[in-house]
Amino acid sequence: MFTLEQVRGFVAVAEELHFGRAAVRLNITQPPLSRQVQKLEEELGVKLLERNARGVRLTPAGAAFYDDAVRLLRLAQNAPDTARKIADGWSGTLRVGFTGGSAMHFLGGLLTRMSVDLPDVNLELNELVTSRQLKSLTSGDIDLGLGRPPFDHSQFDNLLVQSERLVAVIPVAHPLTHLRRPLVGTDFAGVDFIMHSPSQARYFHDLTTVVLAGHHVQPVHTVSQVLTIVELVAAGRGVALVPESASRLAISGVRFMPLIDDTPPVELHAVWFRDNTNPALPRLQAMLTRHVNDSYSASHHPKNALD
Amino acid sequence: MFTLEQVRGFVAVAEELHFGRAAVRLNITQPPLSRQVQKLEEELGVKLLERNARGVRLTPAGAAFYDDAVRLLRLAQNAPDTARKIADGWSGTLRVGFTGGSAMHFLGGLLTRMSVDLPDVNLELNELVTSRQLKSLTSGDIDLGLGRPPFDHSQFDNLLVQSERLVAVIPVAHPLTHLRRPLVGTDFAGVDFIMHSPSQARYFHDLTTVVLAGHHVQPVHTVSQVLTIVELVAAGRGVALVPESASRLAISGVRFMPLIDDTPPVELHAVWFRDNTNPALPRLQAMLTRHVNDSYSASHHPKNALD
DNA sequence: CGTCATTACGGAATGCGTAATGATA
DNA sequence: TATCATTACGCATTCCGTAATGACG
Repeated sequence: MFTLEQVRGFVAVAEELHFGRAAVRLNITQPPLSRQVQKLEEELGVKLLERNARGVRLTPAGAAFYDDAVRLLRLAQNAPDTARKIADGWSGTLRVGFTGGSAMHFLGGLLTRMSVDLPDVNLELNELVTSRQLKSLTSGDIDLGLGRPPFDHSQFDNLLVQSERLVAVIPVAHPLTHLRRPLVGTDFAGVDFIMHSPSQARYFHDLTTVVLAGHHVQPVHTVSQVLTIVELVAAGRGVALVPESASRLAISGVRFMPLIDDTPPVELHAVWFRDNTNPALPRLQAMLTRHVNDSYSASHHPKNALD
Repeated sequence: MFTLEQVRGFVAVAEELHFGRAAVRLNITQPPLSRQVQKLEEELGVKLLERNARGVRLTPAGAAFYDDAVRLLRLAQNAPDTARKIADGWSGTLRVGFTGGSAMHFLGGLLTRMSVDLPDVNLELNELVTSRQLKSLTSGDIDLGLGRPPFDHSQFDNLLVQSERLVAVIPVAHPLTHLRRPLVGTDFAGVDFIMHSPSQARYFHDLTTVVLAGHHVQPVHTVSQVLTIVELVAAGRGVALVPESASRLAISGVRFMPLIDDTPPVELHAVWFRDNTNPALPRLQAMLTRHVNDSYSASHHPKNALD
């Protein structure tokens, strides 16, 4: 196989049509250049140049090879740059997993910010429940997750990116809607209740359990999707606790009612595998930190880091 | 600059994900391969591979560089082939000059034959009078001409590709049309005559002069294009001598009449500069020779080598 | 301790630069 | 004879293969 040095030599000669000038351009002397081109021709089995005493001409084969040679050199010059850019994290691909419901809202702001701060980093998005996210993080199928606690801190690092209130969603005809104050656990005693799935939506399930704090309710359904829960409430099947952002769902027949202030918030975290080597990941982490700080300081919506 | 050998080494490792197997594939031992990849990484300033005791993984930068590396190797492998094909004359470009009028008919057959015998050779066509063809041949602007004798045999080689009869073209109302025999020079004595331009169509001018052989005619026009001549004849301005193929021109008001058998034929030659180095030229010459022979032996139209 | 990858080292090959030679107008 | 390109030759570098070492389960 021929050498890129030989190709560089040939291209220089083909452009200067003069071994001397070409050698100067390459910062070498003529003899090595002459030999480079000879070797190249020998390697190809093709005469690329027509030499005569006062200069050089390209053969037809030489003219054709020149085109390919230029392409070759351009590729050989650019390839390292793109590799370096990726190694530095300023380019490449990040695969992100996110939970179906309320992470959506956060993703919008994230994508907008990405297109400004990391325009050459491509994002691949996968909707996954938190448990699947964690598995995919360790297996290397995704680089970053947007999910709900808890996380195994021996393997994962995380960053709180969104925090919102938990609210009660209640059919408009329900007696609870007559209360003119934030609700407390006691208010739900004996009420028909739609529970989050303990396997598919463990975080919400546990949160709800904490709020109810032993007050006995009547579980009438166990559901994984927030949207489904709100629809069941609208159908009058019961009452439920959902994140405040669910009130943006345009579903009639329900009322969203606040809970008392000491109710734990619904948190969304960015989470990543500590051993992940994707160079773009630190860039995204830094961007997320900046982004969250910007939102907290500049906006008056401390409940949501990205509003 | 890195080496193609290094790239080959890296690609092998990237595909095998194992230095040992990659080395076997490249017919070298592991240590040189290891050093090749190290040098490449050093050259790029980028870690391409993540080594651990039981194997190798690609870094994101390595995965990106792998794509470029494969492109690079493919290009490096194909470029010599195309160059060789051109050097052998089986590919590339031939620039052909041809005289306006009757060479057209020949060109049709030539192009058809080219598409079968030399499908990868591209033809660039230029309409040029013979004198310009010869200049362009020596300057290298064209590789082959289709023109009329004479040629300077010290510089040019040529091949007769088409030979046709000279005929008289006469207005239908002209007294000469009453003759029921081939015409001779004497028949044109004192007749109004349309002459070919001695500069632009010297060959036809000289041929006509030979046929008339001193019988005095009345030159009423001097014209370079055969088509124009026939149109002038149709307009009754005089009589002229043109190649037989001109009878294919659909112009009414004229009669084409044969001349006696010993009239010199109108010849079309392929002509080329002996110093031309285009490797496709010998291929075309060989094809033309075959083609002319085929036509002479297979057809019953000995007057036109390509009918 | 077995599996890989890397470092150490000696010999062969490659490739530069300087100097000499060849070809051509 | 002047201008280029090529060949000759010596020295430094590069690069292979074999052998030894190191890292990690």
